[in-house]
Amino acid sequence: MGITIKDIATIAGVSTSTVSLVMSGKGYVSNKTRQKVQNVIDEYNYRPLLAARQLANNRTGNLGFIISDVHLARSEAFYSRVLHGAELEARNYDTSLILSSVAMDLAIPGNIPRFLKGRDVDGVIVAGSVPDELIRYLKNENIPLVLIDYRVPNLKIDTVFMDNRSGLSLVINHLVSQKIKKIAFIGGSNRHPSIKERFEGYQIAMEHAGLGHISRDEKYRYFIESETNMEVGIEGISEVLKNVPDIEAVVCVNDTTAAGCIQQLRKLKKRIPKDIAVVGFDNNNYASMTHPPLTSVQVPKIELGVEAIRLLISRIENPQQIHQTRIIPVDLIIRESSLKSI
Amino acid sequence: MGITIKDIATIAGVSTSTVSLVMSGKGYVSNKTRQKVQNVIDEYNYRPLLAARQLANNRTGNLGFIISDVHLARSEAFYSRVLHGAELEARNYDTSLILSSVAMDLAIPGNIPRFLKGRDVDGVIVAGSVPDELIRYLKNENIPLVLIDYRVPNLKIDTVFMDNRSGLSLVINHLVSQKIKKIAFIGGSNRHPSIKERFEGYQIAMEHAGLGHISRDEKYRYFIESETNMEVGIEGISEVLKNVPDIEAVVCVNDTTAAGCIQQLRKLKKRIPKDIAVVGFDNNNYASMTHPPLTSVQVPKIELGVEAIRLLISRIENPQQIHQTRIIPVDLIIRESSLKSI
DNA sequence: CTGAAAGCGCTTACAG
DNA sequence: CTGAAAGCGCTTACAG
Repeated sequence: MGITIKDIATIAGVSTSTVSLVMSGKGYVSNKTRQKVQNVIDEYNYRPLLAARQLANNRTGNLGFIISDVHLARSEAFYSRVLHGAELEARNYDTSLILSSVAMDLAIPGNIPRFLKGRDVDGVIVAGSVPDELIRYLKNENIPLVLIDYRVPNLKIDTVFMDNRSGLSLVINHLVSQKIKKIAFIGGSNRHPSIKERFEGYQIAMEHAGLGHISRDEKYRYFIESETNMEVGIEGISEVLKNVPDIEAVVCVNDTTAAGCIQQLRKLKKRIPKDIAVVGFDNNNYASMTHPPLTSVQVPKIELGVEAIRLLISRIENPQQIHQTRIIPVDLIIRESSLKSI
Repeated sequence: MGITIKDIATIAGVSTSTVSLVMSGKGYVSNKTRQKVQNVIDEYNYRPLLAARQLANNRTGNLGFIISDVHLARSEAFYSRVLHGAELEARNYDTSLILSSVAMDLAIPGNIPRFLKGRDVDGVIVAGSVPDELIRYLKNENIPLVLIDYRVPNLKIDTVFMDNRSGLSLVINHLVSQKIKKIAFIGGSNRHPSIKERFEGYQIAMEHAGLGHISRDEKYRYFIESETNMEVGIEGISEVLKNVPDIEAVVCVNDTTAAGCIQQLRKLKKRIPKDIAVVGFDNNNYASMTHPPLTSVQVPKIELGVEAIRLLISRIENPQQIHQTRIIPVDLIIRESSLKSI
């Protein structure tokens, strides 16, 4: 079942070694022989069986893509775009992407993805937060590894991030340029590095604009230790309004939080942006569907995936290279929710 | 590098055959030997190399998941949830999911996914529409195949669908029960079977409710030959209003179209649902974020993926079984956009 | 109940 | 420049 290298060799009247050399382009094969063999390959549309090649090469040509099931189940299409980018780029390296979602409470090593148990991948990408224990396991097992939008303290691992700090700088500058000064920040769990960086970006930009230093326990800041969701936005804006009734703008750690915030502000009959401007982060699919449409920081999600694959491939090819962090630039997409002039 | 079955055999003082038999649970092995071997396996945490097993078994344990890049890039998280369901269920069969997106204009067989060229999967799931030529290719190559939410005329293939007709029946009944009678339908390309079925469901339900037969060119019906997107909703509702100014409700072929519809109605200062009720289909992530929140038919996306894997596995295990279509039931989620009583 | 041996379809030193 | 042979790490008739 299925044509093999042996068949091709027989038909072309050469040995399997020669066929193999022709396919790989390695070694010396006379032009004449090469042509002859190539013709047979083309005629029969022969493709080597990956399983056999994998065994002989001690290389699978597969890359694992691990994501927590919470992230994959999330309403935003954020990580599915990152995945898409990874898949597109994996193809450019003649590589396949094997997907596995993991539970946040998975047993290690009992419940690790099948492709790890069976050593069926050459490297692994982890998108977003997963149990730190899993990352430590991967690191220990010496599996080439790239993290996207996540980090484990004290562990040197190749990582791809979006430029969170610059994103917040763009946001604050945009607001300040409209003479807005009282700017709140609504955030989520500080455990996640991007959320932390976004708050830091906010702090830095506020200071830079001469609006003083906003500490973590400042009343302008609402911060909750949970997954970011609409509720965080709803509670956050309520809390902030209680403390600072004349707040002029609120920056949310991401679009989901901002959507909750907008919903709550509408309920409170606040006008957006006239009374309060709202800004999100991620520029997710529904940013343009909120009412009013949401100003947000555009994160190039495809690029995050693409860059992660590139970094992973280079790590596989050069295991000794120094660990690096690649930062993907972001843009501010200005929509109605933050344009006071409207 | 990596512990092999030979190592285990040597350590346990048996042959590799015996180790293999213990692992697979096939054949007879004395309890004593089995224990002895199992202990060594556990102690060394030995896992067989998948590539070797694949070669020996002529079975890869991989399943391919193919989706068009347009679908994967789409704003809704629809197919990424289907994918998630497939991944979860694949695991239950000790199987890995290899993902590949394909362009709608891909060259066949030149540009087919790597896992097809290398015969690296035991079967394939195709989610949503892809080039019909690709499906014919898969069928010709005799690769076990399951389609989700798609169909090719005159081709017998296992398929998983959501219950589109019942969905529309739920919608129409819900509207009719509120004494709404003038109900328009806004749709997309008839090429897609689900869209076709939804319109048919609408026709049937309208007739059933005594509201007459609505033909394809009826003024109540706006139908456009393109991908469904917000523009279809925007243009659709404008067109319908031109023809039937006193329209009471509009049923959209999916939530994206409905979102466009809502946006346009707001622009026209129509009150939703007071002047016009709006209903979508899919119950996508942003259905609850539109203003007002959108009534929609909930499609169990995870289940679509789960059921597709089950069907595929049973096809792989029993290649001769009759081709079947499995229909996943749907629910109506009633929100503000269609509740006249509010 | 267990082991020796062949085979799965490739690749790659090695000889010539 | 090309071929014979060994090897990758498994599984599975087959013998005993």
